[in-house]
Amino acid sequence: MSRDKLPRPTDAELGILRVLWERGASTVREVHETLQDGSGYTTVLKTMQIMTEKGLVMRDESQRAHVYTSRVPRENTQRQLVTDLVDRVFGGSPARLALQALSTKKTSPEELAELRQLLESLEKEAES
Amino acid sequence: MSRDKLPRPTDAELGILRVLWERGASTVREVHETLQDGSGYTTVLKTMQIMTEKGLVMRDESQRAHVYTSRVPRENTQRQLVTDLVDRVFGGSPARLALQALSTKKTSPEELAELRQLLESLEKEAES
DNA sequence: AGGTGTCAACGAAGCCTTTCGTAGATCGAC
DNA sequence: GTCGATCTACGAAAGGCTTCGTTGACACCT
Repeated sequence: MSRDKLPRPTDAELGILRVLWERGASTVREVHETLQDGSGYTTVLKTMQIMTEKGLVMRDESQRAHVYTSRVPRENTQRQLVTDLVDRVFGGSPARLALQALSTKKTSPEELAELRQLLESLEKEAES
Repeated sequence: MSRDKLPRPTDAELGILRVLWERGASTVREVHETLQDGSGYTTVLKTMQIMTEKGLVMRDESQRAHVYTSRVPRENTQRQLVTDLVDRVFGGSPARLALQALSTKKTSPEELAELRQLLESLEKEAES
C-alpha cells in the first residue's frame, strides 16, 4: 500500500500542499484562511480528506480540529512535476526546460550565481 | 472568439500536439499510428475534434481524410506550461525550476554550452 | 441545561476528460 | 452497382475533480 507510487497532485491539491509546506502542520480552517482563493471551507475540507485517502497528507485526529501534515516533501513533488514536464513536453531534455525557464523572466544575481556554480560542476563532470 | 486565451492542454491533447509539431499536418490515422499508446482510433479522433473546437488545432476538410494542423506553436505551449509550473510550484522563480531540472538528469555538452551562453548573457544584463 | 458556534462527515451535483460502440458517408475495386 | 475498407460524426458511459448544502457531534459560555 505504502509502496504505491503517488499520483500527480491536482491543482487544488497543490495549492493545499503549498500551504502545508509553508506553515507546517495545520488545521483545515488555517489552510482555508491562508488560501485566499474563493473556495469555501467545506471544499477545502473535502479535498484534504481525499488527499488523506491518497496518502498525500497525514491526519492527526487527537484534537477536535484535525491537524494535517504533508506526507510528500516539497522537493520530491517538485522533482516529480519537473521530470513529468520534461518527458511530456521537452522530449526528455531537462536542459531544454531550463533554457525555456530562464528566458522567460528575470533572475536575481544570487540565483545566477547558484546557476553558474551548478553549471560549472556539470561541466567538470562532463570532462571525465 | 479567437482572442480567448487558450486553455492548458490536457495530457492526451499534449500527446497529439507533439505528433503534430513533429510531423506537421497530419490525418487522424497518421497521428493514431504515431502515438504508440494503447488508445483507439476513435478516441484519438474524438480528442482531435474537441481540440478543434477549443482552437488548439486547425482542420482542413477538403480531403476525405481531414488534415489537422497545430494552431499553437510548440514554443508558446512550452512557455505557457513552464510559467504555469513556476507559479504553482516554484514560487514564481524560474531559476529554482531550472536548478531542479538540471540536477535531475544528464545533460549533453552541447546543451551545457547553450546554457553557459544564456547564463553569460543574463549575467551581462544584470550588470547594467 | 440551553444556546451558539465550530468542526468533520456525507452525499450529491456539475463539469471535464477519456474512452469507445455504432451509425452513416465516401471511395476504390471488382 | 455492389462490397469492403476507411473515415467522420454522434452519443453515451465511466471516472475524476471541484464544489457545496446539510447533518450530526462536540465544546464553550451563561
